[in-house]
Parts: sequence; C-alpha cells; structure tokens
Amino acid sequence: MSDDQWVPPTVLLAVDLVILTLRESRLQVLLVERGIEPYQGALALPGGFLNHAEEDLPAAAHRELAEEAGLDADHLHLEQLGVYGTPGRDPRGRVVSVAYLAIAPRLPEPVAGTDAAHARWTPTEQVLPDPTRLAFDHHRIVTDGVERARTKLESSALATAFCGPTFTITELQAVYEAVWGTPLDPRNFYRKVQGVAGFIVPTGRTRRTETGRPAKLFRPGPRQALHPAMTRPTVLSNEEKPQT
Amino acid sequence: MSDDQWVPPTVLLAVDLVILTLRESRLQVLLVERGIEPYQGALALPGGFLNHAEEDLPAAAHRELAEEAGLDADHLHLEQLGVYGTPGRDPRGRVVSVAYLAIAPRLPEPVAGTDAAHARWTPTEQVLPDPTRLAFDHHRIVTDGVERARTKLESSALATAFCGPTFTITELQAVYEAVWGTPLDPRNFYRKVQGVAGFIVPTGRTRRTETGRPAKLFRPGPRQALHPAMTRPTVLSNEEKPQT
DNA sequence: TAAATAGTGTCTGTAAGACACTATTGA
DNA sequence: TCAATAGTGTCTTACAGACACTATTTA
Repeated sequence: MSDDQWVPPTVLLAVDLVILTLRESRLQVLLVERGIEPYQGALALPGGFLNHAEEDLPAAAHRELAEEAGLDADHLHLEQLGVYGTPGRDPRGRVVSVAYLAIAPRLPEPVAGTDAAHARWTPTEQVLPDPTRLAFDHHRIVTDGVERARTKLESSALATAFCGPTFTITELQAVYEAVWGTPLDPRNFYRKVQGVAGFIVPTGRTRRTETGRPAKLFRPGPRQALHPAMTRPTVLSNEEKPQT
Repeated sequence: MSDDQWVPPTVLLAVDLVILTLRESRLQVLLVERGIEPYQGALALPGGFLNHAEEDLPAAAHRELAEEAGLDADHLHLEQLGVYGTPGRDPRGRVVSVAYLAIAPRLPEPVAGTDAAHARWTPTEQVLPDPTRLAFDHHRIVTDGVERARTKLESSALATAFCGPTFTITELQAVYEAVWGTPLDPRNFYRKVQGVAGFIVPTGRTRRTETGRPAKLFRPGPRQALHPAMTRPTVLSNEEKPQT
C-alpha cells in the first residue's frame, strides 16, 4: 500500500444474461453456441464485453438482449444478479462478468440470419443437473438466476412478467408450477392469488378454451410487493419433518 | 461488432465494504475519512482497488476488512451485495466497484496508529436520511446493504452474527429492533424465536443483570434458514390499510 | 349425456399479534 | 416491600392446505 510505483490493475468487464421464458409449460433459458474460442462450439449465456469504456452496465445488458435475443425492452424485467470474477474463469485473462436476469413472456424461436442465429431455448431442467454442459462458470450463473427467479416469485408480482398482457389464473398457476417445479392445488391457488391485494385485476372478459368453462381474464395489478406472499411448498429436509 | 480493430475496454475494479455492527443498541456502519482526492476529507466506505490482476474478489474484501477495520474472518458474515459501475461515479475514470456486506458482533473503536486510524463507527440512522453525506455513490451502497441485512434477518439466522458466542433472548431482540428500526413485543418475540427449530439452543446457563430475573443464555443453532421466518412488522402503506 | 376446465364452500392446523399474568432477581 | 426484567397462558384473527362441491363450456 505504500509503494509509490503501484498502479491499480485493470480488468475486462463483461455482461452475461440469464434470459428466462416459459415455453411448452417449461422454464427455458436462452443459450448461444459459441462461434469463437475459448469454448468454441459449447453452449454459453448470451453476453459480451462492454462496447466502450463509458458504456453503462444496464445499457450493455439491454444491448446484448437486443443483439443476441432480438428483444426490445417491452414487457421486460431486468435485474442485476451478481458479479462473477474468479481469476481463471476465462482463459483470455482477468474477465469480470456482471450477470443480469431477464424475464420475458412467451418468446419466439430465435430468427436465423440474425446475430441471434446461434441462440436456442433450452429447458432449465436439462441444464441444471449437469454442471459441465455450459462454458465458463455459466452453469453457476444459470443456477443463481433460476433460484433468484424462484425467490422473487414468492414476494413479488414477477410471475405476471412471464404472461402476456392478459392471462387466466390457470396460466398464472402454470408459471408458478414451471418456475418452482412443483404442482399446486388449483382451487387454493385460485382463491389465494385473488386475495393478494393489487396483484391481478379482472378485465371483465373471458377466454374460451377447447373444452371446459371459459376462464376470466386478468391483467397485472399495481402492486409489486405481494401481501401476503405466495408460499412455495416447502421441500422438507429430514431434520424438519414432523415427528410422528 | 464487425470491426476487426475493436478491442474490449478495460476498467478499474474496486471492492467496497458495508461493515455493520451493533453499538449502543444502534446499527452502525464503519466509515473512513478519505485522505486523498477525490472527495478528500469526506466520509466513505472502506475499500479500494484490487492489489493485483489475479486477486480474487472475496480475498480482496477480506484484505480490506483486515486493513481498514482490523478484523479477521472470525465470527464474520461476508456476502456480495452488488456491482456499482455507473460511468462517472468516480472522477478518476471508469471504476467498477463490487460491494460486500460484512456483519460482525459488537466491535471496538478503530485503533489509532493503524491503517484503520481514520475509521469511525457511525449510526445508520444518521447516514441514511442524508444522501449527500458520503463520497461517490456510497450512500446508495449503504442503503442497499442495510436493506439486505433487514431482509436477511427475516429468513436467516444472521441476527446471531451480531451477538457474542452466547446471548440472551432480550439481546437477540435488541438486534432485530436495531436493524429493523421497529419495536417488538418481548413476550411474543420470546416464544416466537424459541419456536423456530434450530435457530437458537439453550446453554443451560444464565446471566445476571443489574436488576431483574437472570436470563437464560443461548447459542446459535445449526439452522441457517428459518422456519417459520421471523416476520418484520409491516409498515402499512395507505393502499393496504384495512377499510373500516 | 360425458368430459373437461373454471370457480366456490368449508374445515383443520399453524402461526402472528394483543395483552393479562406469574417468576425471580436486587435494592 | 417495590421495581425491574424474565418468562407463561390464552384469546383472536389470518392464512395455508386438503378436499367436497357447483358452474359452464364443447363434443
């Protein structure tokens, strides 16, 4: 600290994106096939270095979102997930990556012939169990992103961000079931979700399905913080099982 | 992106520490008086640049913790808070800072004659209301750190990290009251905290106070995640007040 | 009609919060 | 004895979860 010649080291700064959506009733994450070394040919999160030294971090995240997934900011939740900067995580040198979590309603297949051509949706249930499937430390980042999404679903109105502008309660339930990976009781969910003030508001319209009673349509309400919170069914560890 | 000459920009990487403790029944944060420009003479969070390009982030956080607060890793909770990297936040150039939250039991006054000589404890209630009191964007970082601590107190056993190796239930309550900034009912708190399996375990000993019945002593239990969670009294916004 | 999905009623157990009460110490 | 702090009992209300039941559609 008292070395007069010392100058602080510099690092390369990147953003990585965990983009989650719901397709085929499953939670899916956008992955790209890497075209260059390192990890050429492997699957990785979309992302990249800052464009220039003055680019803002959220701006870089939005730019990558547009470039690699063809997504504009509409209906889009974007939040910082964390920093991943272990020395050696990138063979090119000291790269520190800021991960962002993006959540979007039902998204289309990436369009061929664009920058997003090598992108593909992959169910998280295929990615999470295998830590070696992704390049760099991206498996850890995806794991953290999914866990963040699960937690946020409990206490915030984030679930509606997975839906279109209007939705049925059953559709909303499907979001919770897909993200949490647990089945929920439809009747309890129905009343529960309506009892949370400001979470969803009825539109007065209904939506016909192939068969069965038409369902009322709702849109997102004004509330971001949910009271009472949605409760994720607790997977009981051995220690907390009731003693019979 | 198709410019063959383009090379990614580099940035300066720093760590900043929000070190919280409990002194005089108040939540206090460690601040240092800056000895150099920019913001010379102003109060700021302890922290600094990476020592060398290969230093790990948590290692840098621990190093600053030792240098600026004289703290070793004992009894210490340390977690990543977030990245603060807005262009222009530091007049010296593009500095991206990774903030860490550290929580420690009752800490002594910083020792004069060490690197920590210019450090001082400051009650958060004096810092939080005034966004101009701290250098850089450190007010925001402190705000985020305190909010993180408040939230973690609800669902994790973090509160015991503010206490010594053994503590009374009343002391534990004082932690919750200081961090949350709300009074709690001692009788309900007493039963509540004992009903949370694995949170605290009785030592069998008691501690005498100046006056009044001696209190049972407890030590931290094995559980990190609390079930049921401690509930922070909800400050009702206008919208959610019950309609009479 | 049956099959399917939407939506309601009701009960039980757990837990939060209010608050009266008892217990054990020092002065 | 009183003052002070520790600890218990009990009631009310909220809410999670189980699950029987009714409602409205298409085939």
